[in-house]
Amino acid sequence: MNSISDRDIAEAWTQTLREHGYRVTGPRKLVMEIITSSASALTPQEIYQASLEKDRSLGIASVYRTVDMLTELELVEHIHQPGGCHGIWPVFKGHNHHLVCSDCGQVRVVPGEEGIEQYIQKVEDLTGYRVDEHWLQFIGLCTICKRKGGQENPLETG
Amino acid sequence: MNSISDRDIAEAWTQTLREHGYRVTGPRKLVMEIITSSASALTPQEIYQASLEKDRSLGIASVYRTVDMLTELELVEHIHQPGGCHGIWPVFKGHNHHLVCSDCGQVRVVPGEEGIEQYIQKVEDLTGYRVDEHWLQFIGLCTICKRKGGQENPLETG
DNA sequence: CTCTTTGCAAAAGTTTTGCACGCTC
DNA sequence: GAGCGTGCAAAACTTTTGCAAAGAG
Repeated sequence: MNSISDRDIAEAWTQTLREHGYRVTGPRKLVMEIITSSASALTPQEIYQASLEKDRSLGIASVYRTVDMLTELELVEHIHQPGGCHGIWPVFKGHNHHLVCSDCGQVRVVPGEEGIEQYIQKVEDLTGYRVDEHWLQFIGLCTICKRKGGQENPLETG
Repeated sequence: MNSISDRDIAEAWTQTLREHGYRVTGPRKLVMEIITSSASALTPQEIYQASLEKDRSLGIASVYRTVDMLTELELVEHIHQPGGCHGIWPVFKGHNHHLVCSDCGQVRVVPGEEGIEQYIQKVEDLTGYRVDEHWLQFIGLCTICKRKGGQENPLETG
C-alpha cells in the first residue's frame, strides 16, 4: 500500500462518514480498523471474529450494518475469491485490480492499465453493450507461498 | 452461444457426467436444462424456483448437490454480480469474459484477448506473484436496456 | 438534549446433512 | 441387483429486523 498507512486510511474514512452525516462511533472505528489492517479480504463473520480477539466487543449486527454503510459510501467493495466471494476489501483511490493469493488469501492491489480501455472499446463495438464498470481480478500465488510450493493451505471457503 | 445450441451443451454435459462416473438422472437433467437455457446467471434458489414452474418437482438439496457437482466438473462457474455473487453460469470452452447487464441481469460471453496476457506478465514482474487465473467481468447495459435508458429495474440482489 | 447507533434476541433466509426409498446402470 | 442419488426434514449457519438503552454531536 505504498506511502499511505492503514491508519491514514482509517482517518480519511472517518472524515467521509462525518461528511455524510454518519456518526463516528467505537464499533464503527473498530470495524474499519480491522478491515483496513487486514492483509486479506474478510467476510462479515471474520470481521466479527477478529473483533472478539480485541479488547472491545461488538455485536454481529453492527458489523453487517457498518459493512453496508461502508459499501454505500464506496469505501469498501466485495471481492471475488476462489470458493466464495464475500470478502470485504477497501477501495483505494483510482482504479485498481486485485491480486488474490489462492494459498494464504493475501490481497494485493495493482494499478489499472490503459490496455483495458482499448479492450472495453472493442467489447462495446462487438456487443452493443455500454460498459460502465469492470472487475479484473487475478488469482495466483504470492511471493511467499510461491516459494513454499503453494496449495498446502488453500483459502478457507469464506 | 453462437452456433452451439443450449440443447447441444446439455448433451455434452451429460456425456461429461457419465465419463466421470456420475449417473444421469431426471433432477440433474432438469437443473442443467435450467442453467443452460437461462439468459442470466442464477442462484441455487432461483434454479429451485424455476424448477417449481416446470412440471417436474425437485428438492432444494438436489439443486445444491447438482450445482456442486457441476462446479467440480468445471461445467459452471460462480459469477460476480453487482449486489451479490452467487450466480451460476455455464463455462464455455476456451477463455472468456463476462458482460453482465446491470439492468436485466443478462449475461453475454465475450472472447478472451491477448492484451490481457501481456498485462499479466507485467503484473507478475511488478509483484512477484505467480498468476494462475484471472477473472474479468464487465458491468454495463445491454442493447435493450441501453435503449430504455437503463437503471429502472436494477439487478435483484441474487 | 436530540436522535443516531448499539447489543441483544428473535426471525427470516440459505446451505448442509442424515436417512430410508427409488432409480440408473 | 448393487449402490448412487433423491426428497424430506432437521440442523447448522448467515443475515436481517425490532426494540430499549447507550452514546455522539
